Amino acid sequence: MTIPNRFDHASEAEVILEAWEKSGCSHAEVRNDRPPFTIVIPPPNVTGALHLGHGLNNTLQDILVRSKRMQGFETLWMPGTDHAGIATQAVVERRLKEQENKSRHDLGREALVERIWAWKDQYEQRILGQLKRMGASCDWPRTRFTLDETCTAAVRATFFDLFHKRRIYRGKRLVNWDTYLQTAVSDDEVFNETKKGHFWHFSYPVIDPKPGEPKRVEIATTRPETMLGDTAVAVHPDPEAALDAVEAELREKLGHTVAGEREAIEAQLEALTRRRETHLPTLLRLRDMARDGRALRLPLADREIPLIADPWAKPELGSGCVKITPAHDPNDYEVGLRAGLPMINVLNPDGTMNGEAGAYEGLNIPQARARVVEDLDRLGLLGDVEDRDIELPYSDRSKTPIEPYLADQWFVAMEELAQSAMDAVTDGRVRIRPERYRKGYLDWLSEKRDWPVSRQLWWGHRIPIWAANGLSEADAESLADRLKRLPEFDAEQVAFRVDSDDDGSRSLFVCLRDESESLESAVEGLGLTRDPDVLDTWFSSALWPHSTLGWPRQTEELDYFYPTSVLVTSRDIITLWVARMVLMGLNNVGEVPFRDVFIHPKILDGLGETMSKSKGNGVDPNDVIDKFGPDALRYGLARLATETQDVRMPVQFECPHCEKLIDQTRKNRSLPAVRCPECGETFSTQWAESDEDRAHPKAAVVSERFETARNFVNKLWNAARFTLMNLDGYMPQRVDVASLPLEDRWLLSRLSTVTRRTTEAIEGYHFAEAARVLHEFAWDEFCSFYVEIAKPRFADETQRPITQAVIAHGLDTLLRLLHPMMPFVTESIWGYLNVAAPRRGVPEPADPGRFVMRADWPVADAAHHDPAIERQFNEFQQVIGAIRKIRASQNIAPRETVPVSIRCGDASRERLEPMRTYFEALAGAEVVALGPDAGAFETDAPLAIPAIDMEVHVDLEKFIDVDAELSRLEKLLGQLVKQITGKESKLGNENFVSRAPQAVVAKERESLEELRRQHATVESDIARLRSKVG
RNA sequence: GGGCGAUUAGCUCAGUUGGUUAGAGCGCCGCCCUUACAAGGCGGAUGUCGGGGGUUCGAGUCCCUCAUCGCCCACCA
Repeated sequence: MTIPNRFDHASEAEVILEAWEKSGCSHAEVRNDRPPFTIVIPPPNVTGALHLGHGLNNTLQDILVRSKRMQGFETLWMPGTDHAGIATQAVVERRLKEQENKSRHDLGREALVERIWAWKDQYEQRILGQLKRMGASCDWPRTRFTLDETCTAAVRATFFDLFHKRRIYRGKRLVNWDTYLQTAVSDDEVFNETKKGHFWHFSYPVIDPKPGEPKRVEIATTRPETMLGDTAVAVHPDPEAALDAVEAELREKLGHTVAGEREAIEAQLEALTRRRETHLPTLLRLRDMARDGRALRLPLADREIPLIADPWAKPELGSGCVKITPAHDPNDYEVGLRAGLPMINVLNPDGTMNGEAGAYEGLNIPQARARVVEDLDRLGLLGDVEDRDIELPYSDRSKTPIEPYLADQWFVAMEELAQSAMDAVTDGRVRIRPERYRKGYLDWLSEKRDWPVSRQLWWGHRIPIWAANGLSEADAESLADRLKRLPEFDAEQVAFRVDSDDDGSRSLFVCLRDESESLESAVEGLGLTRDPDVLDTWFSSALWPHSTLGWPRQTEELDYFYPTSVLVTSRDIITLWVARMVLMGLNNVGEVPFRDVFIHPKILDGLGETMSKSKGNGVDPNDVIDKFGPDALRYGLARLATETQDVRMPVQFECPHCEKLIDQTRKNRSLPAVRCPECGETFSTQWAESDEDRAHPKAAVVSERFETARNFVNKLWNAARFTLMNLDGYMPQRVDVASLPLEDRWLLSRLSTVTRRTTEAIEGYHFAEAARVLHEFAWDEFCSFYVEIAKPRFADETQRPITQAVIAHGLDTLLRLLHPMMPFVTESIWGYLNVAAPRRGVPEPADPGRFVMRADWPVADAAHHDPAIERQFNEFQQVIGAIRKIRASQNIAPRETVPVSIRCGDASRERLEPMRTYFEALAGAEVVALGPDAGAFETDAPLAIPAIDMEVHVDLEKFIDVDAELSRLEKLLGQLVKQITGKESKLGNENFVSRAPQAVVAKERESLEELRRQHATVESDIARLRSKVG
């Protein structure tokens, strides 16, 4: 059998993927002869391509899925993608603008949605292609999309149900308005940025001031144009008490603060005292005026607005008075609700001023701001203008400023839903791991804030509500009657209700459960119009575990695969997604969506920053696969998945000219073109825009962290190659384990231990641990010892057959254990092994099956596990180590065989005697004396191994370097003295001896004895060497 | 402001319930292209376990405190 000496992943992976697919290896069916194991994929957004975070997320899922499948579970990994409402629409709109200079309004709703579908088709293919290339063993024919028919039916049914239960209601709410995209964006799609701005002080005249009363009230704002929508000015109802409270808090803080901050606090206290003199009298006055129902004149708008008392006004800040703009500020909105103030919206959806702004109508915000300031100045009402750093909200999607904006929205009432999701975690029906993430989940849910679900977008699930607004009570009732009398009316399909609005008018809302053209047109025939908004993307995501299984239909898949087994995700969407899936699953199916939630780390770049395309530090799994292969990508990621969050992964450019890896820095990662410091050639990056830059070949962004993993893949490949090259004449045979030599029983015992530890690690989501255990076993034990031992045995005709049986079994088990992490290379080797050893196994050979992917997971065979055997083999390993050490210290040429003499007890002699032949292969040594009488050579390099009470002597006649030997021994002696002193003082401590557990004390004593013995040996060795050199 | 986490070798990270001399990979040094593997083999050097205090016979591990970094939530006229 000829096998290349490197695994060619580029050509092999494709072949393997095709074979798996043809054989339906990852397909799951409803079957009642075995339990299911189910994972639903966190559906990636169709916005773009997958990055390394997805790579990690999906690798971990696939490890679970593949190992469970091998364990005999009917394993379903449900794939799919998310329509990602605003993100996707924003991307398509941006392209529309850039490439055709058109807005979505130029195109219209239908045409835009059509464009987004085209985009989705393209990117979905790319994303699914990336997943397949990584080896993700999803059940591909079941692939869902959150906007497809199945998911849509689930969304409609859920909305209908919640509407029916009155858990969906309509209300006004300040939303984060993106004036560029003309939509509301959710809080988590808003980021803050600090900008230089101004803090303007204005005065509003008091209407008919009485003697002694202030003629003007000063307020301050960072957004002057909003004053046109002011409907009150507030002062604190008890400014004195409020100041007292602030002072008390400062004094409390002063009590336990460090010197550095002391001064600042004292200064604040002083300012507070001054303020009592300068501001308090005025504030008290104003408070009284507010109680009297006095009013101010709002300049420019020329409106009368009340002075009100509200605790939102902070007497310790500014003038102590605050303007109230309920339609454009979240806090003012609350004040407005409390005081029953009108809410005046002065903005159009596109960010220009509307008719309410009077003369300012049509201006955009910066223009309006400038004009307002100018006009107030002319009226003499402008006070100080301070420079100030202002934190402004920006839209994550359009990167333009957010304007708070009052709009009608649909809400989901969370009281009961949130409670149900909290209960599911507190009583353990859902387990969150690591456990510390429970707190965030529970805290967030416990606020039970109602969930605003409308989005002013075109891409998404359109809200299935038809409405008629502004009706009188009688009209609303008669309209409802007409609805009920429609021939198409069906109480199972139609829910409706009449709500009253702020202005006292009535609205009729009709919710339709399923898509039905006839019903829709009948409803529209009554004069109702459909709500233009779509639902928050998380609404459909929340249904994912059951919608993908066919709910609301009672499918057999739902019955069999739900609840799913585990959800694997990252921590930033525990609240947005995980919590909502739990409560929706409970509401719709009556059962939690998953038993376990596993939260995995985030991957950061070498500078500790999150990876993202906008920083240029994002790594495409495809680039890693190109360079290192899919198995290296997966194994490399799996070994990072520790309990510690946030893994740093230094990122490099791969120079397309010389293939060298160039570290990314904050500087070079944002350049359009970079000169390679290795070869001097220039390459381009994702930022290249000019033709000149683009002319250079583009560098892939990868991480050298995958080299280790790639090397491991290669190591495994070569261990397999060695095995396969020595399987000529292999005959399956029954193996009598008890009669096997030590080295074979050692291997079997280790296989048993490693199988158990790997299985436990994967089941406990300790992926890095599993990766480490397998790496150590494969490399340091299977390759470094068993393969070396097998060499002389293969050469011996009598030992050859049994060695073949054991090594084939060893490789077989290793392939099965590694398969979930490294599916391709293991599957490839499995194919070769099936040819060379079609039936294999210890003790009884069996048919392994065509694919390792569908092979049985190894069982930790307790009969093979034998700690005594492992200890005995370890004795041999220590002797080998001792000889190697001596050789290295004497610089003995690798191919020189040295004579060794090993002084040991009879029991050890018996064990080592049959192993004599391996000393040559492992340490280049010939054992010339072994046993209690084995002595030193004339020119001797000794090494004592006290732990097993042995002495190893190497005959150095030809090679001895006495100085080197002496310095080695003297160094050793120094270390021993240090340790002995430490132990002696520890054991001399009465407290230790009397209070520590006896076992610990005894162990210390024993170890001290050993050290002393070793010390004596080394001393005599040194003396003997010294006498030699005279 | 509240919460969570991190800080261990030059770099990236392990370190189970406190218990011999704190580990791995990469990098570094020395010797080797030995027929599975130079993407390799053998050997080696490198640590006041962030600072300080405490509990304990014993602390990388438990407690307090400070510092630095990161994330989440809230707030910011």
